[in-house]
Amino acid sequence: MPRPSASKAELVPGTLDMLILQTLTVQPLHGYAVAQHIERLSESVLRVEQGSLYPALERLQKKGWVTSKWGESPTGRRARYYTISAAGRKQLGAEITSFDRALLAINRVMRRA
Amino acid sequence: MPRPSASKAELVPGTLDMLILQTLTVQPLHGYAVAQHIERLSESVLRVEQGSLYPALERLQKKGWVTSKWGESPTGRRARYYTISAAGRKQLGAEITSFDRALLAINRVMRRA
DNA sequence: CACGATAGGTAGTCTATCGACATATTATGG
DNA sequence: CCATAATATGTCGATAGACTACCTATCGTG
Repeated sequence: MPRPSASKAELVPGTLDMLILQTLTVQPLHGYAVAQHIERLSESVLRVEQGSLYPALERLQKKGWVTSKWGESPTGRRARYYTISAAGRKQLGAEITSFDRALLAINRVMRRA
Repeated sequence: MPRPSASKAELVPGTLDMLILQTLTVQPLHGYAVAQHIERLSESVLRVEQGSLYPALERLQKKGWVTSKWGESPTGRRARYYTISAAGRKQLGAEITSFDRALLAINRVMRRA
């Protein structure tokens, strides 16, 4: 049996990068912790699968929005820590602006503005 | 030079079906008019490309959420009119619920709830 | 010792969206 | 009269993001 009330967790496609970048503005974290943070804050409405998480982190790094280095997790395991860059913060701002803009537009169409 | 202020229109992936179904709740429309309606109400923030529109309408029809038949547009051209079905209205409700849920969750993560 | 949680990752697939193209008719401007 | 824009429908191929399913490895607990 799965979990009781959580009617199938899903991401809104295209928002994962924004969620990860936002999470990293607080402090550098390793991937697994980023996923946990998003799931916890969203009260399990958003679930970040490994198959989405690690490709996303690689993507962000390739674009220069985060940097990473090996470290050690609080529990003593090897872990890759990700840090948001200046370009990453700028990108995050742009993504938030564009997302808000799109949401307003959607609400206008759905007549619930 | 493109248009002045409109910083590149884009859909939030996964919302097109919802937008189309919502548009068809008002009255049956042909595809081109659906796209125009969404673009107009969104003040050109959302642009519905033909390459997205017609496959989406086919998709919705295949799932039984809309029906269609040939007719004539107000300007006298041949046009395929789409009508939302009962199952379509039910589906629309489900999509709105799930989208709202996801948005609340995103806002919790972005700390702007 | 088995298992779940922690941690990182890959492979293959699926699906939605997009840009570009193709077709046809009608309206408009020069 | 001709070019072009707008209306209207569609297809094709590429791309990107997310998912399932798998793999390794360590650590703690029952």
